[in-house]
Amino acid sequence: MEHEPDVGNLLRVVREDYGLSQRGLSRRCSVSNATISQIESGQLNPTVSMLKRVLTGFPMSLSEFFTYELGNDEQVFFTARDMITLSRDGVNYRQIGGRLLGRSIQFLVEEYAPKSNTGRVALRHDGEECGIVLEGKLTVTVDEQTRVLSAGEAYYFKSSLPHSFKNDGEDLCKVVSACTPPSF
Amino acid sequence: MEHEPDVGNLLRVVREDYGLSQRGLSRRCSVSNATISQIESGQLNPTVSMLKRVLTGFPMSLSEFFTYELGNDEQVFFTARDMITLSRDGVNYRQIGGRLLGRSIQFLVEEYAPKSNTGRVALRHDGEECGIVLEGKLTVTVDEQTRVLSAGEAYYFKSSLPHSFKNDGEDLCKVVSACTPPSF
DNA sequence: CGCAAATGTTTGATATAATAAACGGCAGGC
DNA sequence: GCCTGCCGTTTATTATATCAAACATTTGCG
Repeated sequence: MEHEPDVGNLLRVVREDYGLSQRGLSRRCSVSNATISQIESGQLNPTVSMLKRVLTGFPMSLSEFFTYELGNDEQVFFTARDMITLSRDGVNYRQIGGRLLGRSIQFLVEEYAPKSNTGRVALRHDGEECGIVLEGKLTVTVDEQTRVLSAGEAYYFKSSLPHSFKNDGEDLCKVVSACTPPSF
Repeated sequence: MEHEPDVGNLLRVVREDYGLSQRGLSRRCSVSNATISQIESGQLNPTVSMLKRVLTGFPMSLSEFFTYELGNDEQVFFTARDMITLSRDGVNYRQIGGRLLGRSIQFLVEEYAPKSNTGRVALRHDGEECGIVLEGKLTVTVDEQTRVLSAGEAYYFKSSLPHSFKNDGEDLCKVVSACTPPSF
């Protein structure tokens, strides 16, 4: 359930992934090896600035660190059959990556039936999202801006802005989109 | 240049975005208002666990916090002309979202000329990436696994695994991919 | 005005994070 | 055996994060 391990274990995982010893990392980030040891064993709650300094040894940003993942023995390739299908209000979503708890991108193939939309209440959540239209026409509304996108055109915005999608055309509209973090 | 403000200023921005006062937040997360004040004014480097506790008042995860963004007045829609084009070894990338410093997704439309590839040295970087083949065939190698993907098939893996792409076929191969965080 | 209830800030006591140095274990060489 | 060099952990001291409480403003209301 809790897919965010505590800082100590996460740091240990990252450090070992980088093939560094505690002392090796210590030298690269100018933090005492004792501190690193105690952080990893959970005897010490580092300050944010300390953790930031430790991460310079990789180097890695705080946001990268906290989105770092463990399990690497997962499915990599997906046929159309492997994709999870969701449906809502005439909009069809095929999701790549199976159950994506703990993943940082939600990658969707979306099909908007003619005259379908994502509901009248504008969506609002964390992260960012973007997409490109492959076929048909998609009407995208973000904050105060509205635009009809045709095949080959795209969008990119912060999901905290209210937004909605609809297909006003007569034909099916096909879109590929990416969204982070997963929030369905 | 530094698009990651320090913790204090970032916390202040987030808190105000949520419409909370220091004391209001204090009550919701069971942290003294003095601590919040000192963190925001930069007089205090919070421990990670303390920051985590503060964020429960929103609520928000550490990874969401550190990827939180400010400027919202950016371009949302992109025509084919707006996309930045990169080329390497017969592979053509069109990037959505303009210059994407500070963005959390790199969204690309890729075209692999017949017999082209991403180089013989396997790529390796942070984050995760995924994509779907629109036309042609793409040979994807991840860690020890190799597979030829056809139109409609997809991949999703952690970019820390060595990986490479190539088009062994006779035809153009068209792919849409997403990658996080940007690392070009 | 005077008082009450908000707000953000500063203070002094105390808990705890960070350091340098010592410790114990495990390898490879001579 | 006895080094030398690496590893991760523990200890005692120093620096600092956290708290409760006092402080200083501002807002609004009778």
